[in-house]
Amino acid sequence: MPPSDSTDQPRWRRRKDDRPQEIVAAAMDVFAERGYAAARLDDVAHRAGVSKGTLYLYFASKEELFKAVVRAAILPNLERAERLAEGAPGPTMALLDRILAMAGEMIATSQVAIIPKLVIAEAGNFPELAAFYHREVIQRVFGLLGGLLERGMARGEFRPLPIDHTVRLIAAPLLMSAMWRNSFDAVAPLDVAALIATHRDHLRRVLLVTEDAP
Amino acid sequence: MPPSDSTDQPRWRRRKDDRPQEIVAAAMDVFAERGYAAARLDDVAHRAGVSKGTLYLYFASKEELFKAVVRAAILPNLERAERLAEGAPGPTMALLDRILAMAGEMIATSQVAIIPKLVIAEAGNFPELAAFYHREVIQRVFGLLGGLLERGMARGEFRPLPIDHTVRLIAAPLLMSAMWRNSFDAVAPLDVAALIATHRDHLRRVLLVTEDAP
Amino acid sequence: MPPSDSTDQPRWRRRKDDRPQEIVAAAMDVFAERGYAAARLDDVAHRAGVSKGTLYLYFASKEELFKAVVRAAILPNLERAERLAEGAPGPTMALLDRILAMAGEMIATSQVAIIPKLVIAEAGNFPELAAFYHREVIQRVFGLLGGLLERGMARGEFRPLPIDHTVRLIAAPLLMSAMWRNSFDAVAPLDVAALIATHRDHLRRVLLVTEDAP
Amino acid sequence: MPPSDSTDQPRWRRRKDDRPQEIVAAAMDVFAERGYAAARLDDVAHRAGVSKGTLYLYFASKEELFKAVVRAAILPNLERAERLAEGAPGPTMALLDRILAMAGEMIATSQVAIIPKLVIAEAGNFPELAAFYHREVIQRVFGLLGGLLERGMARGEFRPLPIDHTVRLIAAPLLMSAMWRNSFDAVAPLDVAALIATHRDHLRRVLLVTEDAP
DNA sequence: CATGAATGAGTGTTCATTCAT
DNA sequence: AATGAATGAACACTCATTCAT
Repeated sequence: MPPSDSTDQPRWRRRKDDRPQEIVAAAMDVFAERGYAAARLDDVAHRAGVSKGTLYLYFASKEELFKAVVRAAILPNLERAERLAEGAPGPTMALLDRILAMAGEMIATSQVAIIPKLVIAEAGNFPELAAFYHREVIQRVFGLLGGLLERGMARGEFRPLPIDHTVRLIAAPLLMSAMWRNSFDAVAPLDVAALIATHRDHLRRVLLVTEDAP
Repeated sequence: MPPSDSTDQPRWRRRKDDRPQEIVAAAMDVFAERGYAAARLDDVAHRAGVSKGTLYLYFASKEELFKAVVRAAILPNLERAERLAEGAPGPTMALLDRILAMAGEMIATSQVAIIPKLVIAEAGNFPELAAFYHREVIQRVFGLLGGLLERGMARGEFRPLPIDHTVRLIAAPLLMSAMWRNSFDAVAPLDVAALIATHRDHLRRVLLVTEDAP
Repeated sequence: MPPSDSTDQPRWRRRKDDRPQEIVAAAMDVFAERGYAAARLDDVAHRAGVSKGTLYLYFASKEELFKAVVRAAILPNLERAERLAEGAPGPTMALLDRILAMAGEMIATSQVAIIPKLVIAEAGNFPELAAFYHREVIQRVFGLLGGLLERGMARGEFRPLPIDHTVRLIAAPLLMSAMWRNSFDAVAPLDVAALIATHRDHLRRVLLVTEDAP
Repeated sequence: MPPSDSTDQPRWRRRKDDRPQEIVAAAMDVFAERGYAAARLDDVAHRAGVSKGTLYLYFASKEELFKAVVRAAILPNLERAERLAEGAPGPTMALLDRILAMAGEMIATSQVAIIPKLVIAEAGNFPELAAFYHREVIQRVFGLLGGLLERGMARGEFRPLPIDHTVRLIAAPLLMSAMWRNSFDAVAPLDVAALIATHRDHLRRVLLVTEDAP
C-alpha cells in the first residue's frame, strides 16, 4: 500500500459547501450525455461520489437539479461576456470580434455548449424552464449584441440594419456550432473557430459602412 | 350466414396500406410535443386510432418508429428542394432566394421543423440515427447549397468564398428558426419569414460580386 | 408430475372480468395484515397472482385500490342488513336481535371487520375517504338502527330515548368487537357472539317498556 | 476569557432531563396527525426543537419512541383513575359516574385519546406492543371496572351480571368516542359528554337493582 | 391483421438510521 | 450531549414490449 500524501483525505470527509457544485457538475455531464429524460439520478449520484439520497439534500427534484445546471453553466459566462462588452473603447467591430471569439472558444472547448440543446429539447415539457431561459439567457444575449449594433450605428461604423433580426443572424451560427458539437461531432467534427472566423468575415461585409466602397 | 366470396369487402374496410403512414403521422405529433424519451407509445397508438400492439406490426421498436418519422418527414421535402435547385436557369441568387423562402415557409407552417430538434436531442443516445441523419439529410442539404454556391461562383455571380463554411452560415438561421419555433414560440413568437428575408438581404451583400461596387 | 384435472387452466388464462375482484380480495388481505401505509403493492400483486403493472390497469393508485377495498367489503353487507330490516314484521326487538347477530357473526368470521380499523387509522391522511365512509357506511348504519328505534317507539315497544345517542351506544360494542378481533385477538381471543348476546340482554332492559315492570 | 468554575451554568442551559419528555410530546402530536407509518422523525425532531440525531440518543428506534409515547400518555391517566376508584366511599354508581365523566372529558379534550387508535392500527405490525398494551392498559382498565362491578354487586346495588362482558360493554362507548374524535370529528363532530351521559343513563337501568321496580 | 391485457425492469423519491464532528 | 450530512434500502408508479386470442 503506497503511503498517502499529505493531501489525502478520509473518504468521508465532509465538504459540505462544495457538494452542490460537485453535484451540479456531475449532473451536467450526465444530462449532456443522455439528455434530461434519459439521465438517471443514480448516475449523477455515482459520478458525484455521493449517494442518491444526498442529491435530495440539495435539490428538491430532478427538474430543480436541471435548472441548477442551466443556471450554473450559463450565468457566469454571460456575465463575463457582458463585462467584456460594456466599458470597452475602440471600434465596435473589434468588440464584436472578441465576443464571437470568446463564444467560439467556449463552444469548442467547454461543456456549457450543451445547455441550449438541453433546454430546447425539454422546452415543451418544462415551459417554465423555457421562459426562464428566454428571459435570463436569450434576452440578455440579444440585448448584449443589440447594444453593440446600436453603438456601431451611432458611431457611424455600422450600416443601418434591423437590430432584432441582425442580432439573431449573428447568433445563429453560434447556436448551430453548439448544437453540432454535441450531436454530430462524433460523425463529422466541426472546426468551430474557423467557422466563426468566416462568420466574422461575412459580418464585416454586412455590417461595416467602410466595406461598402473600398 | 352465407360465405362471402373472395372479392367481398367489408364496409369498414381498413386502408391497410395507409396504416404505417397514419402511425408515423401520429408519432410525429407526439414526438414533437414531448420529445423522444417522454413520448408514450400509448399516445401514439391512441392518436393513430389503433391499438398499441398494432404499432409493433409495422415498427419493431420505439427507436425504429422514430427513425421512420425522421425519414418520412425529411426526405420528401429534401427531394423537392433538390428538384427546385437542379435544372433551374437564371441567376443563382434567385434560386437561393426560392430555396430559402421554401425552407422558411416549411419552418413556419409545417410539423417537420421539429425533426432537427428531435434528432439533435437524441443524437447522443442513438449515434446510428445521428449518422443516418448526417448522411441522408445534412450532407444532402449542404451539397445542395454548396452546388448553388459553386454555380454562382462559376458564373461570376458570387464572390469566391469558402464553400463549406458559407454553406453552414446560410443554413444556420434556418436551423435557429426551426429550433425557436419548437421551443420558445410560446414565450416569444418568431416571424420566420421576416427573419429569412433579412437573412437574404445580408447574404446578398456577402455573396454577390455586384453588391461590392454599386 | 400428477395429471391435472379437468379444471386445470393454463397459467396465462385471461380472466379479465374477475381480475379487479381478485385484486381487491388480495389487497384486503394485505391491508388487513399490514395497514395501509405498510402494505406493499408488490405483495398485493403477488397474492393476486398478477404483476405489479396489472394493478395499475384497474386501479389508478394505491389510494384508489384502498377505496375499492372499502367499498367492496362494506356495501354488500350493508345492503344485506338493510334488506333484513326493511320489510320485516313482528316485534322490533326481534329484528334488532337478528341485526346484531348478523353483525356479530360477520365480525367473528369474516375479513370485513378489518375495514373500520383501516379507515379509522387512515382517516387523517385521507379525509376524503373518511367523508366517504361516514356518508356511505356510518350514516347508513346509524339510519338503519335509528329506523328500528323509531319503529319500536312508534309501536310502543321501546321507551322514548334519544335516537342519536342510543344508536351509537348500540353500535359501539360492535365496533369494539371488530377492533379487538383485528388487534388483540392473538393476545386474548374474544368470544364475539357471547359478548353480543350480553349486549342484547342489556339492550332489552334499556329499550323495552315491558321490562320495566315485570 | 476567564475560565468558568464548576458551578457555572451557561445561560442556554438545556433542561437535559426534560428532553425525552419533550420528544415524546412532539412524537405524540405527529403520530396523532399522521399515524405511525406516515409519521416522519424529521417532523418529530423539528417539533421538539432538536436534531434528528438527538432522537436516537434517547430512543433506539421509531418503534421504541412509539412505545414511549404510548406509555407516557396512558399510564398517568390510568393511575389517576385507579386512585379515584380505590379508596372511595359511597354508592358504586356514583363512583362509576365519576370514572365515566373523567374518561369522557379526557377523550373530549386531550391528545391521549389518540393512543388506542394508534395501537390498534399497528397491532398487526407490532405484536409485542399489542401485548404490552393489552397487559398494561386494557387489563388494568378492565380490572378497574370489574372491581367496581364486583363492589356494586357485593353491596347489593348492582344486579348480578357477567363481569367480563359487562366491563367491555361499559368501555365500548368510550373507545368509540375516542376513535370518532380522531377520525370523523372533522366530518361530523361528536358531543362526547352528552353521549357519555346517555350511556350513564342506560347503565343505570342495566346495572342498578333499584331501577327495576320503582 | 389486429387487439389489449399482461408483464417486469427501471426510476424518481422518501425516510429511518448512522456517524464523524 | 448534540448535530445534521450522508446513506441506501424500499417503494409507488411508468411504459416499452409481448403474446394469446
